[in-house]
Amino acid sequence: MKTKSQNNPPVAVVDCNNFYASCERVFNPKLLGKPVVVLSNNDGIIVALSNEAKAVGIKMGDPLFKVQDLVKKHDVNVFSSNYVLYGDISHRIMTTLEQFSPNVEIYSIDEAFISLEGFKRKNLTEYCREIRETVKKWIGIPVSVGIAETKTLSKIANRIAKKNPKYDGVLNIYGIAQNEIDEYLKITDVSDVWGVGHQYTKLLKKNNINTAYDLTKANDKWVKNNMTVMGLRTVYELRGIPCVSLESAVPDKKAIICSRSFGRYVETIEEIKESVSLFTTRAAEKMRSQNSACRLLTVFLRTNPFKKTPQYHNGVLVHLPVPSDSTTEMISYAMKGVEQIFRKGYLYQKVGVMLTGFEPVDRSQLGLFDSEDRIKMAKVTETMDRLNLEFGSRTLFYASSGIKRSWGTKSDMKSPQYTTDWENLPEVSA
DNA sequence: TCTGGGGTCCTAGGACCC
DNA sequence: TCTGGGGTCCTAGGACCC
Repeated sequence: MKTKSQNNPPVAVVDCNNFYASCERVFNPKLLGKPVVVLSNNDGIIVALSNEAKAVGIKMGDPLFKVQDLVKKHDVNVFSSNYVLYGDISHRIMTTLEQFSPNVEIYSIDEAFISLEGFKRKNLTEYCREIRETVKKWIGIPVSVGIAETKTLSKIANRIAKKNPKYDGVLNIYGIAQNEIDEYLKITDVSDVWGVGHQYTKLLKKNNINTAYDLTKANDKWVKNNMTVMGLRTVYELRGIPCVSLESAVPDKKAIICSRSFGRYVETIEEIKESVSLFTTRAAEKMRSQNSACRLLTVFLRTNPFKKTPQYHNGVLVHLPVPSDSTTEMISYAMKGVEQIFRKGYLYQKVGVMLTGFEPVDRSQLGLFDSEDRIKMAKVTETMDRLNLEFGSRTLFYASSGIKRSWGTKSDMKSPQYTTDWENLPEVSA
């Protein structure tokens, strides 16, 4: 049985408020105080909203077409997602955080855990206020900070700091009395605990576990049986026992996926092949950037499960005879995969490629064990990667990926790439 | 007309081996 | 009559995260 120790170092989670919506505002101050929403790929669902948009009743995950009335009525500003912009702003924020702690874990595009080992409780709050103000001043993005003894508790503090204006964006529950922590846990619904999703919420509520506090009192054995060791870890963390450590080194990916919904339905194998070829190219680029080669490639496709038209979904796992990082070679296997699973007569909505079974690439060995051909392929690939990096990802591409790509993703309301494209530098008015 | 994309971890169960 | 048991590897599926 694990017990709580006295001196866990404080951990803070810094989380950007309504990140994508806030990014759109950075270069467009007219949007301040106005409702803003940002759409997923293909302009499908809402993935980020400003507080004003939440206030008129729009929710995360709503399909755009279902909230069109609200959008019109309240004059909501709608944007297609602009990942290049968000990624660049994210990078600036993370760099800023690294000036405040030597130990930063970039957890997602809009969130980081930072270790504040060595700080006294009293100074922690002030320090985190300074972080918050610096990010706002330098980058223009509002963030909230939660500080606690474990990551899971820091997420709870963060959430309360964000929701309740009286905390002004920073809540520090590190080192306070247990009965005070309990008060915060009692006002946190169990569904808002990090690690508790839809399914577990249903199960927990059925068993009369309604708040984060209730969950700390749950029976360990029951939790492990019903929620695996992951669930048990969450319970310990809520009790103040750290089980999830801070990981500042970025681990290599164990899987790389590239998949997309089409901008319209696709019926022909030729167009499916074009898209799979393009997605294989993208996935292979990502894989090479971490110097991996893969043994396994999965191709999958599916119709639209929301439609009443005939449904079909399938995937195939292709084993490569030799681990490969060559786009040319991977495309040829992916095409064989498509031929295996494609069926005529369906309206396809989405396809994707997943790479797994990674091994480190060691080019020096290529010549020893493999044909001359492979070395040549590697050179072509390297050249393409370099040119595409330098001149943009569409400089050189495989003809098999299609040229017109009329099946491509919809993105009709995209903001300019203010920070990464000279053509789009914002104008300064005198 | 219109419902995202990219990841992680854990577990059960089958195949295979001795 | 009676059909082991333990270990490992792999995969599919289900849960979660943002």
